[in-house]
Amino acid sequence: MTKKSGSFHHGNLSDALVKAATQLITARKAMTFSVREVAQSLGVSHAAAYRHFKSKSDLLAIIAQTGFIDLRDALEAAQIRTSNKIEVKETLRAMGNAYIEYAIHNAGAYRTLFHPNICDVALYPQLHEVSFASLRVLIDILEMGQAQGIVAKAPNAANLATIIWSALHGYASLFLDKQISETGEYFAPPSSREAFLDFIYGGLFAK
Amino acid sequence: MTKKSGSFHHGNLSDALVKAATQLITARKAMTFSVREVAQSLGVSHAAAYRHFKSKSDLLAIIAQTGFIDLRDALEAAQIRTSNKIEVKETLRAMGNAYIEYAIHNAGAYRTLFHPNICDVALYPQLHEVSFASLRVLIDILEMGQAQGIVAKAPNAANLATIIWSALHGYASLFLDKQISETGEYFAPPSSREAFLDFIYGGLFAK
DNA sequence: AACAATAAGTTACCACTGTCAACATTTTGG
DNA sequence: CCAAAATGTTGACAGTGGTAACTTATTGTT
Repeated sequence: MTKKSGSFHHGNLSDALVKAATQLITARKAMTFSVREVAQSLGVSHAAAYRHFKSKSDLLAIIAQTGFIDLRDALEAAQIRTSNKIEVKETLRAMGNAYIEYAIHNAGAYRTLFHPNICDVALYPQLHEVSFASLRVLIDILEMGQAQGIVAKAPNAANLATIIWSALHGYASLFLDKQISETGEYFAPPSSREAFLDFIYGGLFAK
Repeated sequence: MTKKSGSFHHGNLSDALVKAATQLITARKAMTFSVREVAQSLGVSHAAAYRHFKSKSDLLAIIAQTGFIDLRDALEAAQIRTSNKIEVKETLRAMGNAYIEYAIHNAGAYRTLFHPNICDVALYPQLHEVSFASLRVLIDILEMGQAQGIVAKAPNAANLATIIWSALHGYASLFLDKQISETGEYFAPPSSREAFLDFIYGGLFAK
């Protein structure tokens, strides 16, 4: 991960910084990294990063942006994987599982998605756009389900999507923060993911 | 917030530090503070704090601990407020609202509850104990509901409680992180809290 | 009451962080 | 070919968590 030797310029430092930082937080399963160590890992001075990002928060925002895109891709992949099904039920289930899987296997990235330094919509509008794009995948499926007469029509699909998102986010977050576990290894009792999904989607189709 | 003037010793610096730090994060609605500024606000040198806490994380853990206790108190207050009701339905609803209210009105404290530096159960067992004590309030109500034949018997009350906790935590977290709002002021569509609670508890009593 | 032990402050330092300014070099466009 | 712009460099700054060595106050024992 060093620069092209002999060359003064790196070539594509901007992307390299994002990749290296993402790699770090992925390996650490936490969103802690310093700009300086990322620069050093690329064989570049610490100030070089600031030619490409106005601040560390800007770098965080880019990482989060690609994170949301990856998440959306994971959800879409789950949708395609179940596209042979006629009804929407199993697609929703697969998407719920995909969401939680993404959070668990990309703990560092998942945490940056909601980093307090980048939650200001006015400062990072594109970030919130891609966040909404992820949600859009869920909304679309729900609308499809409503058209099929399988999913309850009230509240509307958008509202339903935010509810399901909340639940999935809460489960994933508590899991990453070691407040709940499937095995009950902490103080809280064992919490089955399947039971969780049953419960959430059970409400969806009730009535 | 200065020390008793003229006296070398502060009197009760330990408590004062916790209170001052809590005050800071409450005012900022974020979990950012430095040990040094807290010490300075008490008219004391920065190193004095380290006579009472081995590390900043230890201080965070104490803050989180009292936070969990406050949360449990808020849940119990909701329970008492609805104790004239025969059935458990409205108590659960009130507790759901109390949980979200606590998170919103104590944003800084709520965030420290799940701070990554203190999520290791082995390092801070008492913290996870009080966390579980909060959950216990919910479990008890659910068990009562099951005894009344109102709440579904499967999954068991403990599992149900973690599911509801997940949902509430997700809603509160996304709300604090400005991913969802009741007015739809961001990219995500408006998300009604009442609709959210309807959905969550709807699943509880279904069948 | 005298005095050692301990508790609880102090200053001075360390390595590290984000960020910026001043300077150097490379690439690029006219 | 050269000025302009892009992209790198070093060196500084204030602020951070944390530790060590030192000083002062409190406390318990004789």
